[in-house]
Amino acid sequence: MQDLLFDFISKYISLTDDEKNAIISLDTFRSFKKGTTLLKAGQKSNDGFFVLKGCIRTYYVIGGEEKTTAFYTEMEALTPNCVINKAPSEYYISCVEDTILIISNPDMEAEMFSKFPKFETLCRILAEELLAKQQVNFDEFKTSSPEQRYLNLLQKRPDLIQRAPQHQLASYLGIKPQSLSRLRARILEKNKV
Amino acid sequence: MQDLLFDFISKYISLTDDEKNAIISLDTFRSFKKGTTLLKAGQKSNDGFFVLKGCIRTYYVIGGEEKTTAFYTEMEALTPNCVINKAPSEYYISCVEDTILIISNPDMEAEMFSKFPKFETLCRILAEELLAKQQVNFDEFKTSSPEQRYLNLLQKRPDLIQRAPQHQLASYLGIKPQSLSRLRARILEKNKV
DNA sequence: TAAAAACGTTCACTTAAGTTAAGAAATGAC
DNA sequence: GTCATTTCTTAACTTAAGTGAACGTTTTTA
Repeated sequence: MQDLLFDFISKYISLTDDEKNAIISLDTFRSFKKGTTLLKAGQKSNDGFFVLKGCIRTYYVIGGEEKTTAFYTEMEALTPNCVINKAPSEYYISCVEDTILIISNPDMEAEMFSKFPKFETLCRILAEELLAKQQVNFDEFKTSSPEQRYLNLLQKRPDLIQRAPQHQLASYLGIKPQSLSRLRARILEKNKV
Repeated sequence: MQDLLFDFISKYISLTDDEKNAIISLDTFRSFKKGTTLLKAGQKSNDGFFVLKGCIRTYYVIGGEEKTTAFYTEMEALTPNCVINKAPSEYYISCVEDTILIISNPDMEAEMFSKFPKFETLCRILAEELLAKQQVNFDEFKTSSPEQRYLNLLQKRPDLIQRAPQHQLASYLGIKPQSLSRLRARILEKNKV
């Protein structure tokens, strides 16, 4: 399990055995059952999440309805808004599948950064990279129709369509579950002819 | 002009006079006329932009049409995707108004980071904060209708509606210019009754 | 394992965005 | 200042998403 993490990190910086041991000794690998809620809207928390295995999602409850807006799978990190701005969370976080996470917090990070400045560089690079990726993602969302967004998802994250239920995917695509059903039927119809 | 920058930075970290001078001596303050193109799609560049005064936008050209997806105004930073992933840019960047920018590049940053590690901390914090903000932004976009998005923009960035032309705002809201016109007329009609 | 809840699909209807086109208004170039 | 271009608005029509409801299926859970 840890090897997955170190393979991932090695794409960005190289770690000494000392540094690897420092990470392991933090002892923050945790397992959760599918459906577990990691954070509720309105709560404050300092926990950041890094997905080693499985899938978690963020969702809002608006007018009594769940609106899933993001999924995080293997080697993806989520630092909840409430950790950054020290305000109550606007959204829920829960496990789509049985999931293994690394859970971090700012104090822990600060200690690691001062002991191994390299980690701060890693975090900076990861944050910058994510920011750029996410901007392009958002751009694609804005400039395409629901149907194009679905086809795009099918290309880019085909696993998600298997792993997450339709109604969660629908709000992730910015539409209603019924519209996703219809849209898929429409695509099948087109390909048939 | 520099005071604006230092006031902004002081919200995150405190700088010594030495550090402030180091920034000034980088001598990267640049002025541009409205309409100036800073980066073209397909080009490679290492320039990052920080807006001191004015407004810049990113836009794609899709099927011959400009699709504006983001605006950056005072104290906002844009590191183009192509700087991060060393690939040709997917979008254009140009000035919506006469604009004063700080232009950075990775080599310059690396030098500053090694001389003053504090700057890397600043950049990490800024990137993390932006990432969290942007996620919430995207979430709001996904969970609301074009009309709600327009009303939301009116609340959160009223200046943008004055500063940018309608057709750029339209694609920023994920709709066509005609739809934005209609939607605004609809809102006026509602408030009249 | 049986009942209840949640989920996915389909349908008919409503609403709003996309499209095409035309004309008025604003802006920029000369 | 005038002409040309771009921008904004309006309108009629098309297309697709939202809505409310029904129904079969799957998943929970008691």
